[in-house]
Amino acid sequence: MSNSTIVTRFAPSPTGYLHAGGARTALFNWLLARHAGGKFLLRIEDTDLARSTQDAVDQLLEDLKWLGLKWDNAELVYQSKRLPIYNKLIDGLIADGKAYEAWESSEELEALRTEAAKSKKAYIYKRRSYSADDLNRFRDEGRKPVVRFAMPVKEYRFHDITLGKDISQSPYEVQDFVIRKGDGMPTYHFGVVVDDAEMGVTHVLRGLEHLLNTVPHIALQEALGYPRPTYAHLSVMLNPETGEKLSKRDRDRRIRKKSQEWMRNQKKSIDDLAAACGLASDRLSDWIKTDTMQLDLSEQPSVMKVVGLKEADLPEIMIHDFRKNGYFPEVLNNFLALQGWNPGGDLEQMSMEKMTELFSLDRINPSNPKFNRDKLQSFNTEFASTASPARLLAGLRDYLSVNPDSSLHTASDADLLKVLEMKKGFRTLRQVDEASRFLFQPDDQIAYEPDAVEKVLKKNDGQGLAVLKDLLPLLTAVVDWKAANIEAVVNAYVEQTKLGLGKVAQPIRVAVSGGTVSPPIFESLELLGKDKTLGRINRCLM
RNA sequence: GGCCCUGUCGUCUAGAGGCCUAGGACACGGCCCUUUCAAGGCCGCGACACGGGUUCGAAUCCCGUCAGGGUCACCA
Repeated sequence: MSNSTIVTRFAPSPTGYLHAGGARTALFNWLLARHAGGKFLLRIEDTDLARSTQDAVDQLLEDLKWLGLKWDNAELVYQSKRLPIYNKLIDGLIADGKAYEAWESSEELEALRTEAAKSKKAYIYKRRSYSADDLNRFRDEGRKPVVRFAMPVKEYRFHDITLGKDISQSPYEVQDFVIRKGDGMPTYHFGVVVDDAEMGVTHVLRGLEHLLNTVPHIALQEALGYPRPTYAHLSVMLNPETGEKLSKRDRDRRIRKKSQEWMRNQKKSIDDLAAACGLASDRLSDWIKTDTMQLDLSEQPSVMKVVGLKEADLPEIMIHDFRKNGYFPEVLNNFLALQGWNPGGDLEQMSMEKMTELFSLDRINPSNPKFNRDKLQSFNTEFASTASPARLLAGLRDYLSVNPDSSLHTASDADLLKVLEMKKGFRTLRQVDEASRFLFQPDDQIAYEPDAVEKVLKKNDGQGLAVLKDLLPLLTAVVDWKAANIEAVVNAYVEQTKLGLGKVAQPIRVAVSGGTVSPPIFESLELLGKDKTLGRINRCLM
C-alpha cells in the first residue's frame, strides 16, 4: 500500500437503523474509496453508553449490507473497546499540560449558559483554578471530573473541498472542550481524531453539521502530532415539509399530527386513543403534547392502525423504510448520490459501477437539498422496467423478507414472476404486493369495497350482477383455463351483448379482487385458477 | 441571539465571463394509447432572490440586503 492510497471511513454511532443522511455519507465515502482504489473502513462510535446497543449495531450493518456498501476492515472497530488507548493519550496530554481536569457540574455549566443566553452571547468556557479546599469538597460530593483539552488560543484555518475554500475561526471563539467524560469515556471529538489517525484515514467526508467541529479536531491533531486529513463536508438533507434537517423524528411527527386530527374529527379524548391502541394513557398523553418525545418503534403500529395511517403514508427516513416500501438498493444509492453530487451534464441514472467510475470530490454541491421522493419513485420505476426477471424476483423476495405480513409469502417463485410480469410498470414492490394480494388471499379475506360494489355491481338494477350471472356458465365451460381462452369467451359475450368490455371486465374485477383496480384481468384470472374465480363470482351472486 | 454555511424552474440539478431568447430529470397540465390502475409516447407550463458595482459583455467575479439552513452538550 503506497502512502498516496485514499482511505475513507464511515463512523456512525449505533442508535438504530441507518437513516438516509447517514447512508449518503457512507455512500460518498465508499464511492471515493472505490473510485480511487483505496479503502473504505467502518468504525462504530459507541462512546455514548446510554444510547448504544448491539441491536442498533446489527441494524446498521444490515442496512449497509443491503445497500451494498461493503467495508474493507475485516474486524469492526468499536470505540468502546479502545479505552486504554484513549486514556494513555489523554494522560499524556495532561502530563504535558495540554489538558486538565475540570470539576464543574452539568448544572453549573447549564446555569452559566443560560446566563450567557440572557445577554445574547454564546457561552465560552473559561478555565478555572481550584483551591485544595474546592477539590476536597468536590471529591467529598462524589463529583467526577471531566478532562478538557487546553486549546491554544489562535486563529484556526482549514480547507474544505466541497465548499472549495478555507474556513477559519477567530481566536475569540476558541474554548477548551471536553475530551474525557465523567464516566471515563472519550468524547466524540477525541475518539474521531485518534481513530482517524490510527486507521490511516486520509479523507473525511461528513455532514455539514460537523463543519465547525473541525476546529477542535485540527487542534487535537496538532497537539498529538497527527497529520491532517482532507476534509469535505456534505450538505444536510432537508425535510421538504418542514425545511429542517431530515430526521428520524419526522415519522413520529406525522403520526402525532394524524392522531391529533383523529381525536378532533372523531371527538375522542386521549384516553379513548390510548384504550384503542392498548397503550398507557399517561404515556400517550405526554407524547401527544410534546414534540420532543417519540413513540417506540414497537408502539407506533398500534397507534397508526387506530388513526388510519399506513406504512406507506409515513415519510421514509431510514434505509429500512425504503426497503420495506419496495425500493431497490441500487436505485436508492443512485438517488442519494444525486442529493449533492452529479457527474455533470445530463446523466442521472447510473449503476453503482458508473457512479464509482465518475465520482469526484470537486463535483459535490454545498447547498442543502430538500429530500423529495417523487424522483426516487420514478427512478425505481425505470429501473424495474429494465431489470431482469431474476433481479426483480430477488428484489421481491427481499421485500417479503422485511414484510412478514404480506400474503404473497405463500406464492411460488413461478407465481411471483407472473405477478411481476403482470404488474410491469410498477413503481415500488409494495405496489406489486398490494395489487396482487387478492390472488393469494383465502376467499374469506377478500375485502369488498362498498363503493366498488355499489358502482360496479348494484347500480342500474344490478347490471353488474346480471353480467356475472350470464358469465358464470360461460366461464364454467372453459376447459383449458388460460388467459387467452378466458378472454375469448368474455369477448364473445361482449360482442353478443354489445355492452363494451369495461361493463363486463369491471364486475369480474370487483368479484375476484374486491375493488376496481387490479392487474390485467384475464392473466389475473388464470393465476387465480378456475375454482377460485368461479367461487368468488358465486359468492357475489348469493 | 453569536458564529458558520448556502441561495438557477415547485423539487434535484447543468452552467467555471460571451456557447444561455438558461439545458436535463422529477412533479404538474394537455393530448394519444387503454378492460381498471399504472407504465409508455408526444406537446406544454416553469427559474438565474433583490440592489449596487467590476467589465465591451455577468446566472457566472466583488460588496450589501434579504431569505433558508447548520451549530453553539460530560450526543455524536
